[in-house]
Amino acid sequence: MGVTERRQREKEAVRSQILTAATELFVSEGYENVSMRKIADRIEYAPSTIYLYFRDKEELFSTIALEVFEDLTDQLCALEELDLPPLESLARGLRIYIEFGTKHPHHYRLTFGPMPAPQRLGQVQPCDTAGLACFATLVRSLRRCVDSGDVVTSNLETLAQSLWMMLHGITDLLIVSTTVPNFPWAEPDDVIDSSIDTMIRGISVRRR
Amino acid sequence: MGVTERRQREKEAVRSQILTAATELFVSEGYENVSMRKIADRIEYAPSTIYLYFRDKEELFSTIALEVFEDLTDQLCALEELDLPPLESLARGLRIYIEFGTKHPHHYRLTFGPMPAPQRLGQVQPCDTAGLACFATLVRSLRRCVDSGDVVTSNLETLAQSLWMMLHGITDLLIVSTTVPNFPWAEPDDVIDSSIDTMIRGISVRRR
DNA sequence: TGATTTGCTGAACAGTGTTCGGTAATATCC
DNA sequence: GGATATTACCGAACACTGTTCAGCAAATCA
Repeated sequence: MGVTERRQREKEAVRSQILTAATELFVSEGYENVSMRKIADRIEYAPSTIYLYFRDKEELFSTIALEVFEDLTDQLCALEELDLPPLESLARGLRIYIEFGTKHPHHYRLTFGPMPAPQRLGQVQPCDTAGLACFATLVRSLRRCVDSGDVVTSNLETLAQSLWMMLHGITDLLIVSTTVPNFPWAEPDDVIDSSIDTMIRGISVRRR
Repeated sequence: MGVTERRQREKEAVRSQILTAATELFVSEGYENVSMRKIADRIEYAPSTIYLYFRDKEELFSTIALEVFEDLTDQLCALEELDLPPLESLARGLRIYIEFGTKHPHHYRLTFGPMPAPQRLGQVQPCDTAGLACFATLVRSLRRCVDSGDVVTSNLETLAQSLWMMLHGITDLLIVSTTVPNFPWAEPDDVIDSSIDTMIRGISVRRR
């Protein structure tokens, strides 16, 4: 008597309606400018209904962000499969990261977004694990470079974090640059090329 | 009959009362968690009074941020006076930037903060000029490196922006790391050293 | 058919940034 | 000194936010 299963499906349908409506709004308007009422309006439910599916606005967003970031990790894992030369593979990974961020500006910025409210400070967010998985691919890629002798470092983990932080800065400011036209920004592609070049040169051993 | 001057002084006093109260609150609580009412309470004025001195909450904050950033520019200009070897001077400047950001986390993050509301997108913010002045010191420092032959680049402006973006990423994530303890962050000082080293190595010519 | 669970709603709460009409004290002018 | 104008400020209100909760229909089960 598959009635409970149908009910299950219906609930799932509403849930994904909420998610797609929220995604569209978040992407086009940005987190701050999207209210629960706007999301509810779009799917023709009462605002309070959303709270039957998500604890609060933040959980709703981080559910979306999570899916997007699993996408990035997938892309980086696919790159690993190609088995390119270590340094080249690393450089390609850096580029994928940056382009991913600029393609999903709101998701990206939200994940590294506003300071968490003090009361929620110690909690493990679902995004944390996704972020860790993503960071792990960078560590693996860098380790391959060390193994092949292209990179020498006293602390691989620290170096990986340095690279990631730089990567984040490039991504973040490229996003900012699209909304702040008063600054004499350089050509994005040039900046990306220049940055990746600097990073790779900065970590690779010097052969004469 | 210096009565108008006394009035002037009194107005100025109220204005700076607002600024110091707001600064304290913003620094300790963060922009989002500080309301105009809280600021007004602290100085024992009505919330609406603040609007006689500042157009809105954002202008109030950016006035504060502006002062802080002039501080940074001053520090970087003082560094120039020292006339250190170009590459060393550059490295010192990078470090000053990072440490400045981690010392004023809220001001820093707010300046590169949330996506501006669409309606305010094209306006020139007061911070923009301060940011430009700050960026200009980086360009000058880098140019000295090029002049001395320590750095070769086909586009100085682009390279400077790359460096700045990386710098921003390091600063930004160091700030984030203090509020997200669930990630296995490396030692901040190690990350800073490693990053600056990578950046300097990445841009400097290779001598054998 | 009657009882129970389910999914959803509408109203309400406490908070936000911001506006505006009014007021009381001060300074200016005759 | 007294009338007038200016000034600095306040309180109430508006429109909005995220969130909660008692209650209500409809679908399910017995």
